[in-house]
Amino acid sequence: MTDWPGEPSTTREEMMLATYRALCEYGYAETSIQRIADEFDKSKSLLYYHYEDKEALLADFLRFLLEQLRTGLESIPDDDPTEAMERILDALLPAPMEDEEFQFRKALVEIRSQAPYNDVYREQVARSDETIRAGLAATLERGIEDGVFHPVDPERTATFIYTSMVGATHRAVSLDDPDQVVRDREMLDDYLRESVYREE
Amino acid sequence: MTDWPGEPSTTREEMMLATYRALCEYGYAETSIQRIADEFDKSKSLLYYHYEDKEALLADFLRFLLEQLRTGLESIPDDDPTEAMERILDALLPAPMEDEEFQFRKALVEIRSQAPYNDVYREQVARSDETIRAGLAATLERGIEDGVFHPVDPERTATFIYTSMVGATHRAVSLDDPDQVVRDREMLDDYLRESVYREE
DNA sequence: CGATACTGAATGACCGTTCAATTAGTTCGG
DNA sequence: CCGAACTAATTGAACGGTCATTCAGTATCG
Repeated sequence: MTDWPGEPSTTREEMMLATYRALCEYGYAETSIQRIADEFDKSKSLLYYHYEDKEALLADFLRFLLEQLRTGLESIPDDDPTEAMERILDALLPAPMEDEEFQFRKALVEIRSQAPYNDVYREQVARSDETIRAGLAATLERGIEDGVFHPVDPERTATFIYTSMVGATHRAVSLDDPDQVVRDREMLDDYLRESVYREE
Repeated sequence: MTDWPGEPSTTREEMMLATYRALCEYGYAETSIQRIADEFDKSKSLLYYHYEDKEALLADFLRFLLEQLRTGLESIPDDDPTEAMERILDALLPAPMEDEEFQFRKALVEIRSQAPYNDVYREQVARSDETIRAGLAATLERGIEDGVFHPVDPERTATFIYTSMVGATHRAVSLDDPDQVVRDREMLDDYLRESVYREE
């Protein structure tokens, strides 16, 4: 879900792809405008023609990511809540995680770590968090209505699940070990089986 | 537990305190040697007399933090596992979180986000994670032996709890909202009451 | 022809790091 | 006990490099 979709067709998409590549290759902290430009057919100056500054470019990149996230979540059918839950987890906390995906997650964790210092990043992070959390809550609510989930508090449980997902990603990233998410994912599945799903 | 202990008595401690202050004030990404020196009585050059480079200074700072963490954990009495569990959580995921503590957590999250790109940071992060995780596991094991905890898998459960703590911190930090940890802490306590503690 | 897309070279700020020079502290022979 | 010799601690100024950003100018196209 966080890897790249298809060929870029507009200049904006070309810049987004260049940004994506630079982030994967160098991480956020070492991604300079120059390095984004290197992944881009056109020149460095053109980036400044389209964006006021580096922050605006990155902010648009986060906006772009959010669009993709929403599209991805909308594509999950909601008729079977248990199935939907698994689909959301597979999309957002895949275990095992492919190499490029993992590289990109590292950069995303870096960006999230800058969010408290940067209003525009923080706004996008907040929207993205809320999109995921709300998706989980809606699925939980449906499962409870359908009688396939225990009558947990959907909002609080969604928050807890999402927090665990964030923790799993952050921990795997900071240890540079993609396999860490496998174990955390298992524990999360155990929790769902014990406290959310009514039966196996 | 992550705030500052007493007055610095050695030059090393002075440098550690200066680093701590710079990190609290500017965050990791914007903490330059100059800014650490500004929080330091002595000169910028002196930092290079004591440390080979910036990375070595920060690495020693992380080492210093780990020493404090271990001291803090050792001071928790282990006769009552339920009490010990709460003490560990209060120390590492205090809710509510004071302002300075929260500022410092932001910087720590930034440093963790750099760990995948930096061997020496990663080593310290790994040690610190393992110290906490092992402390949780030992407490769980004791509680199970004493019959006050359900017979969960201590290692896996400790990992899950720690992952939730990391997620709670990371999420609160990236939203720049200390109150987020309060809700996550409640959910974690609910989880413990449901799945770990034998009774209220 | 006018506007939009695009370029390469230049600028100034800051950053990590070095170094020659100075001061403070310690050791030790007379 | 004194001061000379030596080591450790400390300093300010300077250097080279990278970075984000600007800008005057060129190409493209409706």
